[in-house]
Amino acid sequence: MARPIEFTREEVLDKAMLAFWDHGYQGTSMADLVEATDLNPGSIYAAFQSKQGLFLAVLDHYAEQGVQRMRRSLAEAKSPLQGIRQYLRQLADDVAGAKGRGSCLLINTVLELSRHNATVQERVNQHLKVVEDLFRQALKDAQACGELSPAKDPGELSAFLMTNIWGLRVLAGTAPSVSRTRAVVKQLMNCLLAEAV
Amino acid sequence: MARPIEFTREEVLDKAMLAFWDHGYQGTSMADLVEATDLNPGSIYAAFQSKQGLFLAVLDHYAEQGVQRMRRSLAEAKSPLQGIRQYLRQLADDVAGAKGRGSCLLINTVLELSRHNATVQERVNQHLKVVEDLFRQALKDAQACGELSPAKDPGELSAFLMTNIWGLRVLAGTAPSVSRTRAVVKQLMNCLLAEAV
DNA sequence: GACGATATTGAATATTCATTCAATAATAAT
DNA sequence: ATTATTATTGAATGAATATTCAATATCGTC
Repeated sequence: MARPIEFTREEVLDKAMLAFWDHGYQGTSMADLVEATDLNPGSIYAAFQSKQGLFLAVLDHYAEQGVQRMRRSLAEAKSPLQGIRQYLRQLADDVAGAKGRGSCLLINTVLELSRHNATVQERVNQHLKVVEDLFRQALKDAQACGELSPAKDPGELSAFLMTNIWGLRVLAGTAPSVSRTRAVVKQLMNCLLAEAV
Repeated sequence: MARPIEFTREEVLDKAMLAFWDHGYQGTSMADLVEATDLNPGSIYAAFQSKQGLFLAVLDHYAEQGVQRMRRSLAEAKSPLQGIRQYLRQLADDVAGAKGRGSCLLINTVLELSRHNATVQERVNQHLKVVEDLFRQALKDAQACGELSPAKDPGELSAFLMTNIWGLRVLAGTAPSVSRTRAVVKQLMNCLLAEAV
């Protein structure tokens, strides 16, 4: 009955994601997006309403991918704490290996425009909360199977983990060494296991 | 012999700093800077060559202020570790109290444009290194006076501290509670004191 | 008070920006 | 074939962008 859409939403989101990831929201012009996606302005506006609309869709797409990777890491590991360690190790290597993409789109977004754009802020916080909840659940599981001291507070520890992940992502922007990122993870895991003082 | 300059460099840098801090490099237009500084475009260009030139001067100004505050915290405290604790406490409250300014200009800059601007990246890294060196020295002092276990590695711990500070700054962008930021600091200080596992 | 030297002014410049829209194209149903 | 419906095209729009520059102002010195 009507002309069919010629692109797949997923592919377009992937391409736009890389553009936004590299140059930020404000640093990515509509012309950049046109080039990255191989769509014309009109098509982009028809599909996503606006530059911000596309960006929000990209944020969702990005977060979805990240959460899937995380669930996989946690599921594959032999124990909850091993899962967290494995996830952090992978993150540490990503951050250090960073051919300019060790940073995180969500975090870039928090610092670039969360403060002045409630819509974006809410969306980002929502995605970050999912990750934190996964950590907290893993920590509770770790306590349940005796891997983590019951004296520890899973809520505090998951907040601490999030803080460190964000810090590592910032670190990525300073082009760090593997030894440095690994050292951070080592200290962090040590915290999870150490006795409280 | 010539017409004297009518503004004080420091005041202009302060005003421009707030503008860049709030809206980022790309988000701050020359028109914004003209309004913020009460200078005309010509005067800004005469004094700072370009928008980037002004930004670099602002980065130096910002870093200088931050380092001074940090030195003061460390000097006023009764012991090196107390100094670090006090600095972190203050940071935690800043971050939580954040009327939109709990973030850090240097970190915002790392994520916004460090990757694509070598000049800016080098400058920022240079400033961040000063802070890290102050931490490392304080940790060494702590070891010297028996406050910190000699088994600990000051280099690794200072890197860990930096990561957490960056994470806290990101946290500021999500409008966090004091209890949350305090919890992070608590965990972090615990790490410094805990026995290695 | 004229002059050399530098600062300030603010309109002008040429880009670049996000967005729109009329024209055209592709499909399914009639 | 014709039609109804929606997608694509890509030039056009007006606003915002960083930067420049000729005109003007202000100082110390002669």
